[in-house]
Amino acid sequence: MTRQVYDPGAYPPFAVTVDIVVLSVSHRRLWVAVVERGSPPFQGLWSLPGGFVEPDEDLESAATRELAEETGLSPSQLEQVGAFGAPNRDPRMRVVSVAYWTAAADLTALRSGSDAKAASLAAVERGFTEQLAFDHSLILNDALDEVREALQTRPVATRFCRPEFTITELRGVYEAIWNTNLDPGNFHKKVTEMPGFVEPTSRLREGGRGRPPELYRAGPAQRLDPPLSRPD
Amino acid sequence: MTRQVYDPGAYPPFAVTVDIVVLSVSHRRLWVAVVERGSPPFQGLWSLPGGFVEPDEDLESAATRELAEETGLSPSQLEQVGAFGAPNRDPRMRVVSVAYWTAAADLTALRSGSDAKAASLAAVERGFTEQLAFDHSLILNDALDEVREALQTRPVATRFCRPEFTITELRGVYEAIWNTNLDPGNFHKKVTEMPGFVEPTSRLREGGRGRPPELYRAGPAQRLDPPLSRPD
DNA sequence: GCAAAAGTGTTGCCCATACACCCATGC
DNA sequence: GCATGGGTGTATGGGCAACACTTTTGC
Repeated sequence: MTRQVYDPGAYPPFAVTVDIVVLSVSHRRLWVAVVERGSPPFQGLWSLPGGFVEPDEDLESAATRELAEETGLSPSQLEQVGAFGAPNRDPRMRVVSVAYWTAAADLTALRSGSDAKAASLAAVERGFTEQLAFDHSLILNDALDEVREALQTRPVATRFCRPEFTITELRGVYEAIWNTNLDPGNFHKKVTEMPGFVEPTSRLREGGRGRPPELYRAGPAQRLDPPLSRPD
Repeated sequence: MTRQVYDPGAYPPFAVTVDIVVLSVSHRRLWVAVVERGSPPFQGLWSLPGGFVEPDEDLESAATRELAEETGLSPSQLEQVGAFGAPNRDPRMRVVSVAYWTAAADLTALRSGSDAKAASLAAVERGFTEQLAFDHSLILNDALDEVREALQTRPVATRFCRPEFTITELRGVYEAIWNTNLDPGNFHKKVTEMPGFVEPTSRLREGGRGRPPELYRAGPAQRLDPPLSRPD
């Protein structure tokens, strides 16, 4: 990157970081990837994976890189939650963090990162989210609000599923993130009749109890119209 | 703000700015506040109002301050659009900008700022938005997408109106921002029957042609349920 | 056969739209 | 009266929730 010369004192210097909210659904619950902090501040506490943006690095690339370094994950799509820049959010220096969220279908790939931080999954439940380092509880809650909204109008639920999934698995994503129960029959109709949301593969998943369910894959739709409404 | 000592070379230094998308509806059209750039880069082009965040300043406070300095406006509520940080978005240095949007009811207060930049209103129309400095076209389009969404589920339309307004004026906000025509009768019922959206003042606006309309003020609702659906 | 899970059909209600109609003013 | 804009009433149709019912497996 080529730059013109400029006076380094002409603007106040900030550090810029990225933090990533990696969400996953399994065992009918919602989980978030966290790493243990190995050094002060907040040493020993859990935090969201993240780190400094390099001088010539795109924000989203930085998020992808930090996520791979700290958790071994390479998720498909990152979506920005927003910028968090309260003057005292980091006691060491002035830091503005740009937060992203992403969905992971399969978190067996989660491992501790190259810098020896312990990576783990935490259940997203009341009480837990208040124990994160920095303002990461705030970031997580903002991300959750966005995801809950996004499930209504955009086909993001399929990102929580493996490439081929059953309608019941898809419903489980909604139920875990919305913390509700949905009518299986009505959900099945609504989702399969929504143009472009899911596509049939004409294959079945064998091995479970009961009638073997059909397998679907994500369709090309960018919007869900009409939106799936969240029950009260 | 008290800080521990730290090595200034331990993280890459960034500049952090804020940019503000001030939107307003008048004469059945949507307008955005812009300022003329008085110095390079992009000298002479229009840009969104904005500027550097001070070392101990909250991001939203910085947006409020810059807006007052450059346009004389003091809008009620700022909402974050997101962070924009492509490595080459500013040719001088690495800058991450945090963008906000806000609504203004009455832009007669718009004036050129203390630093002698010309402040003006630009009609939001196809073609115009491509001529802004930096990546401000991108920021504006993201803000517009957010506002169009927000109109459906949150009572943000009243922020575009003066403290007392008519239902027709409120409908004009929706029509200008969505670029559609809404049925006056159905809109009136939907809006007045939505709990907490608008409250009657039992006063009338005199002076126009036709039957004098009733005046309303914004109600306490935080969400519009069910959402106002945008026509195709 | 029985239980369990997947998927389909049916019914009734709610509500949004389309549009006709009435109201209150200026001229 | 007539035009203009504000506001209300009404009927029809589509969609969604509730829930009964059928299908297909394991045991």
